[in-house]
Amino acid sequence: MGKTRSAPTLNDVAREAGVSTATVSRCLNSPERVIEATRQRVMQAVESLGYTPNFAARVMAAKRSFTIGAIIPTMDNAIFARGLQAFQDELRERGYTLLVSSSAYDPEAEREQIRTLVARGADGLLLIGHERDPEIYDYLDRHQVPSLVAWSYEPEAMRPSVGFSNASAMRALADSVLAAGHRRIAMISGVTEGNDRALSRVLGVRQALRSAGLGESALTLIETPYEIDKGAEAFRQLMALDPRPTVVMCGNDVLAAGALREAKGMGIAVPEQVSVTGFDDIELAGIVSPALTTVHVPHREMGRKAARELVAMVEGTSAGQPVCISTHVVTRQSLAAPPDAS
Amino acid sequence: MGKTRSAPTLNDVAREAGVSTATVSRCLNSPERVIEATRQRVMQAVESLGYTPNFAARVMAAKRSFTIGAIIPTMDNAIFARGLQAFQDELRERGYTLLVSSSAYDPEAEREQIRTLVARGADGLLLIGHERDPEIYDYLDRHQVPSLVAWSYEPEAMRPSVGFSNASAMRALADSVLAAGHRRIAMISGVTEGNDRALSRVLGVRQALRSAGLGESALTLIETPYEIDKGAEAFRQLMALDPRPTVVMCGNDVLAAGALREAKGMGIAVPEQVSVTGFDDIELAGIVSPALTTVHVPHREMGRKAARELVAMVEGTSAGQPVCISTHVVTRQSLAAPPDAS
DNA sequence: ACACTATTTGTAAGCGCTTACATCGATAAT
DNA sequence: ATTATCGATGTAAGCGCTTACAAATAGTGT
Repeated sequence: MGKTRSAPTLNDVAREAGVSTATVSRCLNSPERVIEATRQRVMQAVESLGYTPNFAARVMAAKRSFTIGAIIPTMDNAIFARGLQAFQDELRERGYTLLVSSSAYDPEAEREQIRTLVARGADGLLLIGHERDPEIYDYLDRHQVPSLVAWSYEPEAMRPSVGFSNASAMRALADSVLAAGHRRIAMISGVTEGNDRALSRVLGVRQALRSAGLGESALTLIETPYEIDKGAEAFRQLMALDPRPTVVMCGNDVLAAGALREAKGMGIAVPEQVSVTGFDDIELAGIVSPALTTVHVPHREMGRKAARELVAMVEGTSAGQPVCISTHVVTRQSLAAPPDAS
Repeated sequence: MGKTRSAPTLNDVAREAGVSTATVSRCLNSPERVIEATRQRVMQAVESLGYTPNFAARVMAAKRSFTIGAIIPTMDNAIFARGLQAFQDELRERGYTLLVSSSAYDPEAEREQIRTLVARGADGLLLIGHERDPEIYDYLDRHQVPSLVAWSYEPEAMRPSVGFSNASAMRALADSVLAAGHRRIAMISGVTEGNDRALSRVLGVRQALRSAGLGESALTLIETPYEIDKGAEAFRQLMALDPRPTVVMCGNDVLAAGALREAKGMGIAVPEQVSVTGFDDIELAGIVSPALTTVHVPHREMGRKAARELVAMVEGTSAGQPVCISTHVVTRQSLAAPPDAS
């Protein structure tokens, strides 16, 4: 309560140091353009006043914010957390700050968040997946904000991407499942509408089945939001089927965790009675029991590479080079041979 | 590539609609102060130009950003995710945007993030826990940025808080442990330095022991960062002790998950040979097996209430009323009686 | 000494928006 | 009819910073 003085400005610092505001600004932004003695005087004034530059003013004047925005579908589980953390670390190393918001898998919310982030002067945007209203891309072009798509890799898409092929990754897993001897396959997929990653994963499974000479009827598909409880519910439905599928492939580890929980609750042994697989290989996958056979996605690597690429785009040193990250199947206990070779 | 025109400004809209910039501004910020006909004309211009207000300019002129900042220790696990999601939802409902950054449990990083957020014009800040350099609070005062502490409740602290008593919560859990018959107790705590929540949890256990007439020697304590692997490692250490503790109380569910994983790896049955408890009741707690006996923290409620309180502080309708959230012990399978009443 | 270049610093024009204040009709009160 | 009142709109002064450009000073070669 004592001191009512408000935050100091560039002007205050300039006065204190006996120089012009331009010099103070230079000390802060390109120190090498100011002579040692002056710089010291200025820095001391900055220190003693506890000066922090006003960001809004800086952005306005410089038309650069050194801020990158990211819109992810959800913060509620760990799927994006790790990759995003790596993304942020890498950005910080390059002098950028990350602004995150989550769209709750709602395209309309995403659109709004994009506008917000652009209005806030984001120099570049990280988006998840390719699929969205083209108008959004127009908007980004008009505002000249470079954007990069992650968690998906489609070299021929409109936007550069840093990610992996969801279809191939899932196909590799499905191949393992088939190799284990399964022929009655169920899949609990995430909602595919507006989600190209989820859709590609379904596609991957279908491709594998087709290559193995199996017909459409070999696959039972349920679509549900990426939530533990939904995974559990879907699993229950699948177990009510006759004949029962011998394996339940889940769209991600969260759904698989739900399936496992439900299996335990129903007294169904995994993998003895039914196998379960996941996708992502988040920490959870190794903790549940049985541990999940899943697709390992190198989230950190993806985050780091995305950061590098996006910064390069923002700084004009790259037009957006698509980067493909490779995934691999991780074999753990939740996948085994089907109960009997019926 | 076709259209090279850059983002439209208020001025462009004003010209298009044939009014002054002031009127356009009013249409956007207090529509009721503009007559219907004019407003429609303006809104149509806004629409046809695809205008989005420049945030930096707005903040600068209005000295309000309708932005709340939050600095959480980590995004890497789900501990803060759920509460933060609720916080964000509630903020959005009130017209505020949330900016999140994570400090990785590093006080220096936190200080920097706070400065960043303030410089960005955050109208208010959400901080986790009370303990930090008083200079930071000075800084916030000087910049007149209200701040609220969450995940902790200390009515007599310097700052208002919305949270729960970590000590009482943990004490209640310890009482359950004692009631189950345990007398050789181990605790895997998070790092207590600079983390009042972790410290309070240890205190809670100690209080319970003292009340039960047990001496200091009844408790073995290990401190380690909140990571699954660290929890596993600490558990291994504890199991090497002779005599072995009959229960391992963990500072949070993440550590407990690590302990469970290690127990399985070591072939130690939980809870038959050793009991394990957690704290937080995140989703994970119900998924691991055996499911964790833990302290349920109503994260969503806390997030929502924190948002309401902080907005009230920002808008001057509250000076910061401490709010206490109540927690309760959730009994699941990981806690049972000790192997034998030695 | 001189003109010339390089280096350091100052001057001042915005950046796009909000808002106090002024202005202008129109309606109400006398 | 005259004046006070009020609502709608315009005018213009910043908000705190960056940066092109100008000015001043110091160093260089002849």
